[in-house]
Amino acid sequence: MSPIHEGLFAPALRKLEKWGPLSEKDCAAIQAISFTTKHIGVGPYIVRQHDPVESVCIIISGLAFSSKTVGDGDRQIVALHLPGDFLNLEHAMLPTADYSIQMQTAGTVALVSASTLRELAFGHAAIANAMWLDTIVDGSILREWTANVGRRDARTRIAHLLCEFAVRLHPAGLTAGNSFEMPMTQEQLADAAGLTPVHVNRTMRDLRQDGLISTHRRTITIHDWQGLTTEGDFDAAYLHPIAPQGSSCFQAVGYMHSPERLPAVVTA
Amino acid sequence: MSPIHEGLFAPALRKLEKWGPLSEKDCAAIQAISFTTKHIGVGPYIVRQHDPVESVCIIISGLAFSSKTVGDGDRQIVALHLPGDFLNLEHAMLPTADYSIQMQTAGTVALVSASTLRELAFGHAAIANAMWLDTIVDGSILREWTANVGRRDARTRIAHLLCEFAVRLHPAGLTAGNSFEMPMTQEQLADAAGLTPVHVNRTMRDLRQDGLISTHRRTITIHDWQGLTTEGDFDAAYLHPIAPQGSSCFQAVGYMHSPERLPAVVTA
DNA sequence: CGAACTTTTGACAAGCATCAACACGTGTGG
DNA sequence: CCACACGTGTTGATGCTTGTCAAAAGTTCG
Repeated sequence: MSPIHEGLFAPALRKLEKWGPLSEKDCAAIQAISFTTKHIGVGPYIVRQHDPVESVCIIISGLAFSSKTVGDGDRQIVALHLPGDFLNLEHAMLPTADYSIQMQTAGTVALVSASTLRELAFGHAAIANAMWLDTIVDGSILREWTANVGRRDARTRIAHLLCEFAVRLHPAGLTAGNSFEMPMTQEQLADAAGLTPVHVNRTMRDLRQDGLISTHRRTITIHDWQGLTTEGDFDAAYLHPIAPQGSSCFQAVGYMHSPERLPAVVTA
Repeated sequence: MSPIHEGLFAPALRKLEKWGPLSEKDCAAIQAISFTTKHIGVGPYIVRQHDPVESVCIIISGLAFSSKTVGDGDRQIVALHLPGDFLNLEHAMLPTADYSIQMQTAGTVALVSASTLRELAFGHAAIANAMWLDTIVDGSILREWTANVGRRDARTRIAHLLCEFAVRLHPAGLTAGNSFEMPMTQEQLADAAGLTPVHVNRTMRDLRQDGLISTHRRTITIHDWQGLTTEGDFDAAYLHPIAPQGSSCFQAVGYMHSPERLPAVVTA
């Protein structure tokens, strides 16, 4: 562990540990892996749809987003990534990208080769555990986004996304009181919500006029959290908030999933 | 392995083996796990959104789908499950369902306790490997569905879903030439596409009139595959078609992800 | 054979997209 | 330091895609 790398993985370690405490051996293994870091600006693709991918990226600082491009050139944003997040953990296992990744704000990412990550995972159950869980929670968020664009009207979609941003940015220390810096432009918000930028703008104006939020430059202030969650049909359960940390590798898993009860319909 | 259970896991074993060959030891471990089977009809919930879940389900026969319900009662279908598929592999790790599962056609599911599945995965790297990959591919399909409902018009959405059905049903032996039994009613297709049943009906009529497909009862025949994929902006890459099988546990993984090349933008 | 579900069609309404123009903030080069 | 270009946000006018409501025909199953 060279000094130059020291602490770079701190956010990622914190993230992985949320899913279950890691032993000293696990932590040491993580800190021993070889990786490179790269400062990346806004614009260029970190991963590009249809391209082969050999590295898994972890955000050290900055924000990033994933998107898919459809036939007519329109874009759907399918994920927002915060510091400490894996950008493309699936590419530890898959060779080809089915989506693209770009930075939303300039920042630094760490690159780990897919094979290194696979060795790490398959040599350390607690790490595999954490990575699998990370993949699973990303899937849950994706289901919510699918329902959001598929079955909610514009106002509800935008309110919902704003609620998700607030909840996810908070533990990352990216909120101040009821305010946070918008992690997207209105055009990107449109691409995340499946709307046009113009309609996003009008919708946010309505939310403003109804006193739910206010905006100043790129800063959003939520004045009525209760109201916004109602408008946005928002229930944070799909974010699968983290279990408190325990001391043994699998304690957290045990906490998250205490056995011996079947869903009524199946047992009936 | 009691005779009554013999072969019940065959579809699931095939599925897992697609992701990488399993050793005899792995196979034996799978066949040794305790599970129950249950015949389930159309209608009742197998897993219900917001409920605690203790079992992972695997379809032995029949079709199933996952859906989320939003505030106003509308429903978004977020996944279609074929025989051999896990219905809710994430519940090996998560205690609470963020979506619901129902059978689309009556069939049989196998139930395995989440803890049993976790033990299986964490005791057998190749199995963990396969399960993680399964989770990952489900995520890829979900991203495509998100883009589908978010950024494609009605005609394209429906054509895309029909293409996906054709491609996924084929290896399951559920197609006959260019025809297959529709795995959904038009109402469900609407819930998958983020449209109304009425509009789905009109859209399918248009596809029929344009000679792309024809329908007879619940049977769909595709007359112009090339045309339908074009109309549907369909590229099967997101289904991450399976690597050919090798002989050692990780050979297939190696095949899927051959290292030592970084995406251009990152290396530049 | 009848009830319940599914598919189909029509008439009409509404939400969101499109096109166009302008305002605002920021960074850059003359 | 100002002028200018560029990205982003804002608003208006208009129209199309899709939703809503309603009713009837076809299909499935007890």
